[in-house]
Amino acid sequence: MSDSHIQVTASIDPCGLDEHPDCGIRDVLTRVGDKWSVLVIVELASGIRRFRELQRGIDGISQRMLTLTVRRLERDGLVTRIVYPTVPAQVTYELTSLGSSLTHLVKQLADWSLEHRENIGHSRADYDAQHPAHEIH
Amino acid sequence: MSDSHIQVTASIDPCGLDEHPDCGIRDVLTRVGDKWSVLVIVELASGIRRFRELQRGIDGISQRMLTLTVRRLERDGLVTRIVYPTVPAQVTYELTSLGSSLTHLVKQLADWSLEHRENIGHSRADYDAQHPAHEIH
DNA sequence: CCGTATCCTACAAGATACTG
DNA sequence: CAGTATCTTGTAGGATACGG
Repeated sequence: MSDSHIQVTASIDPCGLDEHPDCGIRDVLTRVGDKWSVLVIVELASGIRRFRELQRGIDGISQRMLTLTVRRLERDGLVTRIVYPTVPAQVTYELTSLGSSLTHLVKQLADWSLEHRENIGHSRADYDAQHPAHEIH
Repeated sequence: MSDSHIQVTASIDPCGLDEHPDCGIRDVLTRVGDKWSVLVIVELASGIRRFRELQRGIDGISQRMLTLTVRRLERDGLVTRIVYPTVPAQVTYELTSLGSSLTHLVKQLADWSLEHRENIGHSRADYDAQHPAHEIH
């Protein structure tokens, strides 16, 4: 019945995720999945940026959230933060090699979502049409 | 200085993400990034599952959250839900081909996080040691 | 310019009880 | 078994004001 999935199974669960749900993946996924991290990573993939440049490049992000996001990325070793003791202050952000290695995966997710967004959109419309009562987001 | 990033730049932003932040990627990322979706996808990558089987396979998920998660995945066309009119009720869940195509990306994220988890762990420890006052998660 | 400090709200998610 | 229906709570994230 499920023979076609067995190969996938063997490789999708390299760390016994079924028994150990937190082999680190949720950690990464919550980081990648939060509202701004990926956009910051994408922005930094274009090169080194200052704080204001980042904020201008990321539509809608507040100062607070940019600070928090960029600090978490720094803490995880994905981003380097350099403070120049000038007046006024000047701070630059840049992806580390670890951060850069994530951009490839992010790019694939972006490509996937781009490729299937219409598909998903139709699916949602169909579902909503057939389940008028329910409210799901 | 940033010459090494130019190639990445060209491919990381296939849809002008800088100007159009919502080309669909955030949609996908918030789905992938929520607390349970990926674990459900991983579980279903092993084959067809019933509701209870899913819940037993995913440690800590509540009935409510499993229902919500699986409904959203169904709505997005990633999962097929089949209700058998038996008594008691019997419902099965299975990945669609679209859903299966996501498992590959999820697997790569899992591999990445597995490969770099120690790295990240050390980075965090270092950061926390050097910034004793701050509390970042 | 680059943040920190507060305050506030919305929503994700848990706990629990009940139903076809 | 496979859900719904409530109620509650934690926390992510927004708005705003101030500081080095």
